[in-house]
Amino acid sequence: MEQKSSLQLQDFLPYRLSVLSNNVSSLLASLYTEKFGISVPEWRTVAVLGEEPGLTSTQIASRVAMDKVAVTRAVQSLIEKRFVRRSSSQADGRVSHLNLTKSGQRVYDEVVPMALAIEHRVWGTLAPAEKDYWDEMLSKMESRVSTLRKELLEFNK
Amino acid sequence: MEQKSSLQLQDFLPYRLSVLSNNVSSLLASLYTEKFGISVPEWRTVAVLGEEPGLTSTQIASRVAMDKVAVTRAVQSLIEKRFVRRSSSQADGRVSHLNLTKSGQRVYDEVVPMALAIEHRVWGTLAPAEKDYWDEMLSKMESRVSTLRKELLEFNK
DNA sequence: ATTATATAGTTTCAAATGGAACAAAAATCA
DNA sequence: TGATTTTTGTTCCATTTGAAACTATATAAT
Repeated sequence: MEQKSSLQLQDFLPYRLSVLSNNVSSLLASLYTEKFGISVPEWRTVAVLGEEPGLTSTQIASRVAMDKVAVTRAVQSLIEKRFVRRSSSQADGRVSHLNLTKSGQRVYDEVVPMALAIEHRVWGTLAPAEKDYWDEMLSKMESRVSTLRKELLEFNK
Repeated sequence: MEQKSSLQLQDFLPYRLSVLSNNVSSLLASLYTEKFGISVPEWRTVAVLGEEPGLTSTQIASRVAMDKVAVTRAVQSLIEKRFVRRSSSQADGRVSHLNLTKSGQRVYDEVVPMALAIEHRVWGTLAPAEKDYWDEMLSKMESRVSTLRKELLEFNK
């Protein structure tokens, strides 16, 4: 099991991943920032609410890997832009449920196909079997990374 | 060629990529921020200078996918921390060449093996053939994304 | 019931980031 | 040579981000 001892950033997987991911993200972002003037966290919020209407801020945060401050801000801004509506829960006074407005729904309906089209252009070249394979590898890595994070946390206390 | 019409963020490749990449990056960052108090752009600068001493700011920027402002700031801060030394070029008065100091070199020498170890723990699970496959896909995607960006730029002017 | 603890969400302040304008030196060109 | 344009790198300003403190409500414990 040979281990390299120098680090060519261009070949270093975390670095390549980061560059690729940033490029993909900014490509996607250009779709919705230009047309609807929303940011990445705002788009993510719209995307989750499009799938699961009525979520609370905390639920959004957990589904979307954003912290609660980011969600607060995204939601506030989406409400100002009239893409999201909030209705306070009568069951729990701390909480409010969030929903897309008509125009918010329109954002969702227009952006989703474009986003999927980009996904398709980037990954669609893969044959279905390859695609499954890729998915599996990605999952593997996700879980390894989260294991590593836990180990490191454990180690540092 | 079926096309989905809804968007489960959790299955959406750009999103998964972004989460994975952020997790990997923050895992790596925890290595060097704690020990040496440097940021991600600072680490990247150290990494490139470790491989190619004497680069100028612009050269660093081009190798590392950072803009020149980010490089300026990273370099300034690294100089304050005595990890980098600048020597102005006598050939070109605008330019200065950057090098790691002794302690900068120490940062490099200590972080590289840890970074490679993490890379290895995350990707090392893949059999060599899988690894090659992954590399190839990654390259494919990189080039697809950059093609798409160009198209979009072209289209928008 | 009263106190303590936990959870949801917001605000505040400091640091990081991005873009435009800028100064200085170099290269181009008339 | 002198004028114009490019290139390099920095500074300035506005926006974004992150962490911690804080408010309000709910839950648990005694």
